Amino acid sequence: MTVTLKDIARAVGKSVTTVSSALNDYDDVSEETKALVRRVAREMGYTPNIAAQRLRKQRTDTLGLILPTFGPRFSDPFFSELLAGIGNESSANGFDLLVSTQAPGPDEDEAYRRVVSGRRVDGLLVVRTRRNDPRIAFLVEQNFPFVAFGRTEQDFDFPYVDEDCVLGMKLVIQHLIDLGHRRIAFIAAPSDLMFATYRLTGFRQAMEENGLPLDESLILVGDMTQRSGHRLAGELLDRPDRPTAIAACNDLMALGAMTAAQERGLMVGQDIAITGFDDIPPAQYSHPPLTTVHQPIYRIGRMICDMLIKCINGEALVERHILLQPSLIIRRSGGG
Amino acid sequence: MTVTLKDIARAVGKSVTTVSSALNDYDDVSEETKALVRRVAREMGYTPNIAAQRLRKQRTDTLGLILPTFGPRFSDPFFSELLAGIGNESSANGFDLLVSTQAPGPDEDEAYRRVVSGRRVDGLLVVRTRRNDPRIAFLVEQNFPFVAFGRTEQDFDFPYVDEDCVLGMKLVIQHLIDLGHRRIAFIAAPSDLMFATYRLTGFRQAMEENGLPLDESLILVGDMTQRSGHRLAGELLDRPDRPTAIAACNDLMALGAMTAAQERGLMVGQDIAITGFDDIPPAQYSHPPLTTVHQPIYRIGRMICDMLIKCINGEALVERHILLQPSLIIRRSGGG
DNA sequence: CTTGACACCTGAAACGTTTCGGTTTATAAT
DNA sequence: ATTATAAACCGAAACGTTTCAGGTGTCAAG
Repeated sequence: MTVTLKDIARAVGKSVTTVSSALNDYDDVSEETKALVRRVAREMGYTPNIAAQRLRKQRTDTLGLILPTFGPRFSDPFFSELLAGIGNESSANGFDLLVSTQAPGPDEDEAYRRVVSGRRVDGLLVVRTRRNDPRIAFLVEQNFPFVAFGRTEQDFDFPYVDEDCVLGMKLVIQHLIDLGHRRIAFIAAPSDLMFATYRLTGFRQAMEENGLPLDESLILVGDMTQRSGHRLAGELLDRPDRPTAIAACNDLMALGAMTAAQERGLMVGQDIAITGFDDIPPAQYSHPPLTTVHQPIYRIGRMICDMLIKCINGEALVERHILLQPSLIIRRSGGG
Repeated sequence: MTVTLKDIARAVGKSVTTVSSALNDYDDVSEETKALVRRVAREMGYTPNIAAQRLRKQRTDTLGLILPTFGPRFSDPFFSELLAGIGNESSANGFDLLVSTQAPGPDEDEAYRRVVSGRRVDGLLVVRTRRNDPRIAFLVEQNFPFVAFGRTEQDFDFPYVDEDCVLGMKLVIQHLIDLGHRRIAFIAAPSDLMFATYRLTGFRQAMEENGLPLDESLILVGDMTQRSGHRLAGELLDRPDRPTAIAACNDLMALGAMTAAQERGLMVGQDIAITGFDDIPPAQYSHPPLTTVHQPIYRIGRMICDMLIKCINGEALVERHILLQPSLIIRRSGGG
């Protein structure tokens, strides 16, 4: 029913080898034969069986991406944009993209193992790196091609793209301080996440450099969802000595925080300053629009994908470690 | 370097056949041998080469999903949640998920062709159906297993899950009418999208059933993004005879519309009612929270995935066509 | 007339599984 | 003592490619 090389070979009266060579444009096939084979292949509706190609070539032409999802209501504009970047870049290079969703934990490690040792993919993209990231340790140990979005504290050398989040957060906090804020609260993210650590560091550094006291009770840890930003900001705002500004570790939590402030009758950007980080699309359309730090998410998706494909093809990377410079996006939620 | 059945066979002193049978738990292998083989396989770190399995079994154990993305800033909470549902269900059933991102158009058709005829996947999930959907026509014609999220106007019988959007939209509009609104604007979506058509129909029916005149100038067509909701609502609100309520075809546009209203100093839910559709997570955390129609997106993801796997396995579906009942979620943006 | 070079083509092996159709051995039934 | 049955195992083919190592036949150079 499905047409194979053998069928074409029979149709054109040549060997399977010749047909294969013709289709792969090898130069020991005459031009006429190539033309004939190609025409017949098209007419018969031939498409190569990729399982066979893969088995033979020991390559899958597939990239893997394991998305860290938390619970069923997974909704992260950040990842949809990243996915678009990765998806477009990989398909532009003829690679398939295998996506799997896994919450961090043993199942996630297992997923990496399965994908790597089953040789399901030629390389992996790892996103949202952690301080002590078992995925990276595993991939380095296996010597399996991968590119990360984010760094790690482990002492491995691997290709990555990251944004300088310490600097990014310092930019926002400095902005708030310049606006006169002294009591600034920080809604952090779990400290095992590398970017969360950097952003918290940026916060601490900015406060210190400006000689401001650091009230540890103003640092709360959320889980990066809007819901959690909402809850934690509510808690902060209900205190007798509420902060005058809240800097969130990511936009989603900042958006949740804005709601909490508004529920308490506060004018965001006036009665209270709220800032985010990432510059996801909704940040621009919130009310008021969110002051944040821009990350070129789509472009990062393309970059890591492109780097990975180069690694797989054995090409040298011009830059193995890319640290993007952040830029502050001043909108109205931060006041000023 | 990588360990194959042959290596295990050599190690345990049995044939490749026996090893394979043991690992597949066939019943013509003794229990001792099975145990031995399994232990050795584990010790040697064996994982089957899936390309070989696929070639042999003529199955890929992979599901395909081609996401309709529009432009680089693709950020749709709807799809991330759907993806989580699909991803979790497929991996729970031992299926891989091949994701590709494509804007509708010739490239998209090509992507479907490639995936189907290269037998890269055992079945496809098609989302966001269109009135005249070439993807569905193609898949039906090819007799390729697929399940759709959404219906179509074409006369094909295929398995789908959908929500009754006509009814859903009638529910919201009736709610607005009950609240006393008469001039209700509608921000629609491109009419080739099936769900957009249904929702518009729901709007028209509700107006008609309540004997309200239908001002065609109050129906604007957006592209489902927050940006577009923002722009169109702005346009509506700047008219001398502005509507008292705006019903958007989806939450994202409603969220954008809320911003537009707020920029003009209007209190959403009081000076103007705004409603959405889908109940994506941010709808709950907007300020004010969004009155909308709930769709169990995550669950729908699991359902279509589950149905597809049944189709692939040749099991009969208990229900080939599932039409979910919508439920109105009354929050504050709609007033009342 | 031989030799070498060249263009074009091909058989067979290999990739790692699964599965069909056996065989062998032990045991039970006649 | 023979035959049937069952348990445990195995060889070889097959899935559809790619590629290695040739093999023709033609033609020009020696």
